[in-house]
Amino acid sequence: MIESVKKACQIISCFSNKEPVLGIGTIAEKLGLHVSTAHHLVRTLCDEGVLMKDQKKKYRLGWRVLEWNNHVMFQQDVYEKAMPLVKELILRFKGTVHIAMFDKGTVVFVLRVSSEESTPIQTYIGSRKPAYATSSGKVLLAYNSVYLQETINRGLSHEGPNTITDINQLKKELSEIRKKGYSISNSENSDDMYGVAAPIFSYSGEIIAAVNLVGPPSYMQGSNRDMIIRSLKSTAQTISKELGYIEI
Amino acid sequence: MIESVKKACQIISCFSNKEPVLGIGTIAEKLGLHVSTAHHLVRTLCDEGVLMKDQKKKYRLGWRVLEWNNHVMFQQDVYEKAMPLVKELILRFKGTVHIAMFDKGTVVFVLRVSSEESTPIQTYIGSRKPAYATSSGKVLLAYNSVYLQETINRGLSHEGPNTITDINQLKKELSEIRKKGYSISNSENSDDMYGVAAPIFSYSGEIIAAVNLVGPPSYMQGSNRDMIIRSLKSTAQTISKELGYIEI
DNA sequence: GAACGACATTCGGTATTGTCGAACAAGGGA
DNA sequence: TCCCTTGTTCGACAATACCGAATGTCGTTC
Repeated sequence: MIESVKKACQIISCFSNKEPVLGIGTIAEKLGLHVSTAHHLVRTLCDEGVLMKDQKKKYRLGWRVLEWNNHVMFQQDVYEKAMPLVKELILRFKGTVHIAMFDKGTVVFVLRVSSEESTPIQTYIGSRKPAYATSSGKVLLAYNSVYLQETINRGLSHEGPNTITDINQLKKELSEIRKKGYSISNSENSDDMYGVAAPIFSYSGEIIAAVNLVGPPSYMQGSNRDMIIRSLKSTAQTISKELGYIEI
Repeated sequence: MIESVKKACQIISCFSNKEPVLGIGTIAEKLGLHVSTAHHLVRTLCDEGVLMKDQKKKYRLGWRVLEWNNHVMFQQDVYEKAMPLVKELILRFKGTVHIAMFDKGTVVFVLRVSSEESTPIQTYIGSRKPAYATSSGKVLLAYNSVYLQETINRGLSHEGPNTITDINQLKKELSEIRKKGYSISNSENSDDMYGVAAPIFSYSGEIIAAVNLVGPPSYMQGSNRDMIIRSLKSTAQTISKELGYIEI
């Protein structure tokens, strides 16, 4: 492990929506580095365009990050295949649609589309939630035992009113999900949000992502509940097929 | 300058749309590093989530980049203020709208919105073009002499049919742009594209970005040319005001 | 307007740490 | 099954990142 690279990554991660602009001192303090060391790293990152100087004293994230990001987007096959289908879902059911992938015990949202009329929810592209407390996370856990083990090792904590914190209960639910082919999360990570998710499989038959639709419980549990689930499963299947998955 | 950090940045930049997946050997060769060294760096970047292993042997960009990107987006005040106004422009005039900023002799497109019917053009968020060969670049040069000097130092080369390659001619045009308050680029960087750009100023009166609208010359030079220019200037002014700029 | 303070920036010696070369392991093709 | 390619690990050396202090720069206060 190369220390300076790790530190550099940590420095980049210091910048956030809340603190878009930081001084050397603040950075050094946040990471427990000597100002001098922090300065060296920041200077290098500036030189590479990852950070940039803001009005002579403060630093902010730079253009290089935008460049990199574009390459992530295009790279994920899922992204390209899924976009048109996701837009269709939004047109039909409003709400917010995510595509999520598993990473280190959490789900990462790699795609997020909201209809104008949707109730706003606290997610954005690149943000994470505990896997066991989201509909998409539970689908991912249901179809991949390595993911499940990793999640269990990290422990289950209360995230919302209905979070599952018992391992056996979780395992039971996951086997249910495998039977039904979709998962549901009702206020498990945030109050008053209802999510439905279905699995996306790669050509090799492994689960690689999940599509989910989130909205207010009143709407999601209403008369069109079954239709939502059918559409979501069908969307997930279509994406899987486009990725080369052959249904058995 | 910290060498390993620079190398790490270069490794991340190796990944592109064309080559989203790379092996250690390829990376090492591209950068002239020893495989062992490359491996150490890659391993560290994986650990940080910047890269990820793909099916046991190859590497691709990871989630961390998505996270970082989101912070760049939100951080740029310009982005948030400008979006609704840019969408209005698109509705009225079709074509493609960019917001561009200056960096190291080039313009970087930090925002890009296209109407469905627009002629496709080769730009994307995070991509660059020489400043002197684009409408947005010329506006940025016109209002900031430091940018101009930096651009001149790097030299002017032929980018398209009408690229300005003479320094004096460029300076003359820039002074014209300052008088008129907008700039025009007619097939200066790519054949058959016509762009109009207007300056965005910060609260301190410095130019910080440019809005531009690009489309086919036939449409842009037609009867609505003047209206396009007026709208674009007005959009730029509104954004500037929202950023705290006080018009004199 | 001058002096202070807070902060970024620079500099040099020391020890950590990244680098290189080679050996080992794994995977795929013949 | 063997060989060849490619990724991964190991150990020793030398480079280089780190620390501490000194210097520079800006903004604020009296």
